Amino acid sequence: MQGATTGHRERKKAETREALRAAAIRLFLEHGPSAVTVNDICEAARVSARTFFNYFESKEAALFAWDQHLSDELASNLAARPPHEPPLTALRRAMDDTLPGFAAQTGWHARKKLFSASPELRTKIVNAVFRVEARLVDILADRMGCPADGLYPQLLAAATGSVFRAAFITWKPETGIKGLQALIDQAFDHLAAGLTVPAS
Amino acid sequence: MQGATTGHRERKKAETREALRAAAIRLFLEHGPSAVTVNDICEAARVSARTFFNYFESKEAALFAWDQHLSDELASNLAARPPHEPPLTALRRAMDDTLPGFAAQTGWHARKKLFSASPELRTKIVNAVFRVEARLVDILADRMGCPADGLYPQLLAAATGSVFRAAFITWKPETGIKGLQALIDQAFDHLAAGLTVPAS
DNA sequence: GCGAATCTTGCAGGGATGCAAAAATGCATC
DNA sequence: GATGCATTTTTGCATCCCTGCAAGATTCGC
Repeated sequence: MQGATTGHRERKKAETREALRAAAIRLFLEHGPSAVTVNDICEAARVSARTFFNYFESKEAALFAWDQHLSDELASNLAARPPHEPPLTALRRAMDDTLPGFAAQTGWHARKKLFSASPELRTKIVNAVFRVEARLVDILADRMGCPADGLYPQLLAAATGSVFRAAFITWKPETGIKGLQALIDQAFDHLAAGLTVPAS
Repeated sequence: MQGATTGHRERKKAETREALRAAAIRLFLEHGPSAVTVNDICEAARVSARTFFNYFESKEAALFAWDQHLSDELASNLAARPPHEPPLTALRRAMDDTLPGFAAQTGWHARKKLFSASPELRTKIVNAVFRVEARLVDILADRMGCPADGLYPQLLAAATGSVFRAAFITWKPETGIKGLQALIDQAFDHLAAGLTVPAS
C-alpha cells in the first residue's frame, strides 16, 4: 500500500470506488437505504459483494465522501498549524482549510438530501466522525506535548467532532458550502464563548 | 410495555437481564470480547440467542449499565431543572444528579477494566452516548422554546456527550465514582471557559 | 381453568470480516 | 512483442452479528 505503483491500478481502483459510490447513492435515493442490499449495489457496479467491503466499512459508508482523503487532509492541516496557536483556534483553522476540498466533492446535494430523509444514517455519521476524532486526539497531544489519554485533548477532539456534527445536521444544502462554513464558524464561536445562550 | 404488570414478570426479566450481563462480563474478561460469541453468552445464561437481542442491542451493549434506566433518569433530571437556568449549567447539574445512580451499579471495576483493555469497545460507547444525546436535544429545545434541529441545541447535546466520553475514557476506576465526578466537573469547566488551554 | 397479554424461540435473510485461492496487473527480461 | 515472476485486487466461503416475523410457551387477572 505504498503510494501509486502505477497509474493503471490506481485509476481502476478509483473507478471502482466511484462506481460503487454512485450506485449506492442512486439506489438509496430511489428506494431508501434499508430497501437496498449490498448485492444490489454490487450488481449495479459489476463487482462481487465481498469487494464492496474492501472499499467501504459499511453499506452506508459509501456516502461519506470525507472518509479517507479528507480525514487525511484535516489531520495534516492541523499538524501544519503553528505550534503555539491556541488549540481551539488551530482546530478551527484546520477545518477551514479542509472545507474547500469538501466542497469539491461531487453529489453533495444528493447526499445531504439522503441524510435528511433517513435519520437512521445519523448514527453512521457519528461513527465516521469518531474515527476522525481519534486521529485528532493524537495530533493535539503531540502539539501540546501532553499524553493522548488526558481529559483536555480528548475533550477538544470530541468537541470538534460535535461542531461538525451539529453543523452538518443543521445545514440546509441549498445554502451551499458557504452555508456549512458559516454554521461551523458559528459553532466554534459558541464553543469559544463557553456555550452561553446566544443572543438570537 | 406499561410499567410493572406484576412482580413476577418484572422479576424474571430482571433476572434474565442480569444473568446475561454477568455472563457477558465474565466471558469478555476471560477471553476478550472478540473471542466470545453471542451463543457463548446465551449458553452460560441458559436462554436462546434470539432472546439476547430482546434485551441488548449489540453483543457489547450488555456492558452499558447506563442504557435504559440511567438515560431515563438523566432525561428527567434535565427536564426538572429550573427553566431559566443557563442550559450548560442545567446539563451539568442533571449529570451531577444522575451520577449517584451510576455509582450504585454493580461491577464497575470489571466493566471499566474491559473498556481500557479493549479499545474497540470505544466505538460502541460512542453509539450509546449518541442515543442519549438525541434525547437531550429534544429536552433542551423544549426548555428553550427553539426548534430541535437548530445549531445551538444540537451543539449543546453533542458537547455534553463529549464531556461524558472524555471523562469516562480518562477515568481511572481506582479513583472511584468521585474520580469520575471530578473529571466530569473539570470537563464542564473547560467547556464553560471556552476550551482555553488549562493552566496545568 | 380461561382468555389475554407478554416472553421466548426458531427461522429466514441481510450486514460485515478473516482467510486463502484465483485473477489481474506491473515490471524486468529475453 | 512475448514470457515469467512479484505484487496487488478480486472473489468465494465460512462464520458471526443483528433484525423482523410468526409460532409456541408462560404468566396474568379473573
